[in-house]
Amino acid sequence: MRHWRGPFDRQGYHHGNLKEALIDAAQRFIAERGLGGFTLADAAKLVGVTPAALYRHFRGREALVAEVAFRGFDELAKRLGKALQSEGTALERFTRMGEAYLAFAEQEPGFYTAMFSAKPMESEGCGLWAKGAADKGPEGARPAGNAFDYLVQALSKTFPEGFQGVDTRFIAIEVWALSHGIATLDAAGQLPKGPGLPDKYELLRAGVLALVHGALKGKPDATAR
Amino acid sequence: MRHWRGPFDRQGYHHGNLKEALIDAAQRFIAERGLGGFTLADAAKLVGVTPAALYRHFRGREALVAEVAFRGFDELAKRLGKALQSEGTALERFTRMGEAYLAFAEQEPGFYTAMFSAKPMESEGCGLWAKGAADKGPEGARPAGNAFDYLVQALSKTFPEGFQGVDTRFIAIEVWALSHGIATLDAAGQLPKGPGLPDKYELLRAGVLALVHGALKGKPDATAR
DNA sequence: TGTACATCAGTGAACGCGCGTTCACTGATGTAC
DNA sequence: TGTACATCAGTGAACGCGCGTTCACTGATGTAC
Repeated sequence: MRHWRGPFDRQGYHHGNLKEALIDAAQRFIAERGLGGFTLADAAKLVGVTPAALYRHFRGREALVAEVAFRGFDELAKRLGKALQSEGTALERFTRMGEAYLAFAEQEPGFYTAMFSAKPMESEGCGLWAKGAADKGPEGARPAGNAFDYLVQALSKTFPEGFQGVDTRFIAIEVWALSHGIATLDAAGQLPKGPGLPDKYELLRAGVLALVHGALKGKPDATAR
Repeated sequence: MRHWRGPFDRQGYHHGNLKEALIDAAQRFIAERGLGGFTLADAAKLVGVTPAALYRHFRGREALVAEVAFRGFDELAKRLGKALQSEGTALERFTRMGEAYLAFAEQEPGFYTAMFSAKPMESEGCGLWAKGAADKGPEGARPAGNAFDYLVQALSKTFPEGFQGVDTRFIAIEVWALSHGIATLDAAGQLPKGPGLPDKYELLRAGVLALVHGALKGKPDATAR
């Protein structure tokens, strides 16, 4: 068997790593043209293969996109896990996680689009907060860890005094929603920009600290009349 | 000229209100099938007209979708404006705006999807934060007001003491991003749900107050070690 | 080491389909005289 | 009030295209003997 030399390389009759190459191509095209603009024909052409070859590795278009989404959740979890275990204080690591999230959404729009495409996933085990570490994706593999759990862990370690009895998952969801909102508004070109306005990283950093701070200090009733 | 009796009604050779009917139909199909799943043929069929008739009112598919997005921004601004001018205390009205936002995203997914579809708008005047009240949409009409400005106004009125010198627009963007994040995660079925976890309305209410509270009280440095 | 064979990842042609868009034409409408 | 006419919103047929998917087939590979 010839050895694989690159995602879009082709040596002979057999590709050698067609499945991975197709996932790469799909990710690339989804990033460039959106989920609706991505076609199997394009992916096959880029990889240097007949469209029909795809069916040796995937049931069809939907299955390929699902695989991209799954890989995306996996990669995101890896990056967040890495930030969680990086150097520095707990707050620094926590901040790094937020930056990693925004960077992921910006650098891997193909993944991000596939992951959060409007249609609900058919496999419940796929998503940010999939329960259990033994979840299997489309191909039976499993993510390095659960991304949502990483966030909850980071919150617990960064703010060991807790949140006034509020469930840490509550705070985690808030943080996640803010991150997702910033990432998607930015991707859609809807994030206000201009002199005097912060960039998205500052927006997330300050917002997350405000969320945590707001939960730590007193009840909402006391904030305003 | 015969009078129009309903969005999908047809009296004779002439429709009477085809443009509006097509926009309605597009909104409906985008809500049901997503932006990629929406076709001109479906819209024309629902309205009871040949696909070609559409071209008397729109340049093409893209223009129709853009019109739906524009109407969406208009409708959202109207709803937020209404909440802003409703009864009660400033905080109550502010809270009502948040509820109105989430309700809009849930009740009008066709609008919401068209508004925030990944592709950046070609017309800069269309969006949440379009500057100036005289912005014209695809057909020369204009929104009742600027949705983003409504939010800034509400923040100013609800917290007249300001935010420790922080630009109110900064807080407004944070609030918007959180709202958008909650709305889209919910729409994608990615919002964690279960016993002990809050629904999206509670999530937004608490989150927004925390954001404001966090900005009001002290600097981030003081929150955690 | 050489040969027959099973395996299976690819080919290439074809399919049916539905899409967005065009075009010359037509039927209904309102208006000028 | 009646008639001729300009206007234009619709028709209906057709277009070229590219999509996802299927199928019988074939070339390359690894293995058993």
